[in-house]
Amino acid sequence: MASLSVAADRQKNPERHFVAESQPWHGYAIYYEILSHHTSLTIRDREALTALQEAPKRVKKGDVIKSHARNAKYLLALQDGWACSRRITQNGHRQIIDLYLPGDIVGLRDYHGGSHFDEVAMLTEGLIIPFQKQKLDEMMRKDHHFVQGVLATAMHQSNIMADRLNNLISHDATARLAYFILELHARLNFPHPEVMNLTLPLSQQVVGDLLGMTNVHVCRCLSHLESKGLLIRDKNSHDIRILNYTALLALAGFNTAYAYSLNPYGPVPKRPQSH
Amino acid sequence: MASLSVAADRQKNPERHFVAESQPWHGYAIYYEILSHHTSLTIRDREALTALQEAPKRVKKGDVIKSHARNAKYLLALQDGWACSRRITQNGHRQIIDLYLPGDIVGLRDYHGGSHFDEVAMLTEGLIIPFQKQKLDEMMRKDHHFVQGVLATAMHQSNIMADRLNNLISHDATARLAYFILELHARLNFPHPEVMNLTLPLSQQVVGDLLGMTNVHVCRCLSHLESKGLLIRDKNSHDIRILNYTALLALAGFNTAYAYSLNPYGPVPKRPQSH
DNA sequence: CGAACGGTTGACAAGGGTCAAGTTCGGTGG
DNA sequence: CCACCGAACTTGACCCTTGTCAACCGTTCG
Repeated sequence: MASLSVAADRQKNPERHFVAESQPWHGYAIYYEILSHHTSLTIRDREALTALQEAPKRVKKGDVIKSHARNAKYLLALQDGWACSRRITQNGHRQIIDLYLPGDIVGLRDYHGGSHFDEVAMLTEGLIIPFQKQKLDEMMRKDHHFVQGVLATAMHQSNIMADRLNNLISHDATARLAYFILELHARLNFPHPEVMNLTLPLSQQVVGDLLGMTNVHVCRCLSHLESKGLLIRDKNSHDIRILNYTALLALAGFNTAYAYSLNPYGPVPKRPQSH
Repeated sequence: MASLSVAADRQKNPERHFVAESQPWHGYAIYYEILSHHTSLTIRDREALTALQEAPKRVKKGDVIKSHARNAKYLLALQDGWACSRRITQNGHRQIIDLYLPGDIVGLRDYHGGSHFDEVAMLTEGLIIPFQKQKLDEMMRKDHHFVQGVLATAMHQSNIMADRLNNLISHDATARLAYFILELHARLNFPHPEVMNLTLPLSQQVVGDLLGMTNVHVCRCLSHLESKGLLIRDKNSHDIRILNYTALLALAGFNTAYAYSLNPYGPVPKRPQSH
């Protein structure tokens, strides 16, 4: 407990990282971590990025932060909180497509038109930092360096989605759930994968939507994982502690964990162990 | 039959579009269609792109055209034939992740490192045109215009994947299959969605891998769709003719068909009808 | 205190996997 | 030309995983 990472602390105490809504934002932005995952950021790069940011907005659970009508010309950096992009099917059901965690950049997928019918909604309360797409474009035009960063970040999201697809197609419900937990663990605790706790502020209904199963079955599978001694849930706090990482990896076939912590530019994070 | 599109003709008679292997390539490249889907290509743009192309290679069914060891520094434009990217799981099974059709650009997802453990293999014979990533990088550096094109193309692939994910999560087997057929129809017959034929040169085993179901069940679902009068299979030729487009749309919940034929820069294609 | 929400559990049914046998078709060799 | 073979497709019987429906419990909040 004493060695909680910054990311884990942010995850547990988001309010500590909030700032007043109306002030200009010059603080430390978490998405730097993700960006510097893919390209080396100099001090000047960070200054340039910071100059792009508009005033951060505090948002509530359930708020729609992006749609064809809302923030269409903006990218959003998710400083705190969880969000999802979803699509309304013809029968009115909302299908969740994608999940955004603190540090993720929202809106890359419809950067140039396309997918006008997705909307992004907050799953928890949080804080978002808007960017004008146009200004980022100008910045990319001036400095090719950022093109690399943006492309790599977009491709990284794409790879995560490919992983998820792979997971959904080829495993049964329990393995899907295990995989999901491991993915979140890797993303949330980056760059400190040795931390074995994570907070999962989602209802089992939402988890089910993400994994293509019912809330009832999510419950059954969670109980199953717990009864096998792979993890422990802290009831009522949404906390999960992984007890047997390797067994969970084996069950899930999560052989791409490395992808989430691979960082050619930053300090190499310690990892529990692997193959 | 008389009004077959260029794309449909290419699909039926790939050999007609082949060129001798060792000659330099200055012909008409099909990926222009896809790129011009996302950004306007001037004559000069096309010339610049053509200059990047290296000698095309004819490849056989089953050939691995890209892996961590093969063509790692190249992007490949798929001029003819179908390919898939797949991942080897710990039990040795090959899980298919993604499908590439004529005109697609292979390798964007691992443009900057990442996903070293995917490989791309041909599902049919075909023709590929290699590009050096590095040269495309230089081109993007010189002309920001191409950055837009590449980003948009990458995001388009990402959106298709999101669609597939959505499909897999939220529908039963029959609907998944219907959706898959409609996706292929839209991509193959672009920009002529009024053509109701498509060729599907895949075994039911491969289709099953893509959709997360067994070959046996693929067979059952296909029969089911046929018995409901939604489509007809031409036995032994892998041809499918869609008989009732709207009913198929309704069954599949394929409400994003527009995304595949939306072309802000080119001529607007006629579409059958929608919602 | 009661309503609302999310989680848990059980009984039952259905969708889809598994296994196995049979069929069709294209290729190969005598 | 025919016999044989393998690959892919088809079909049926059976069973397991997961969805459905419902009741029940615990917490939170007005």
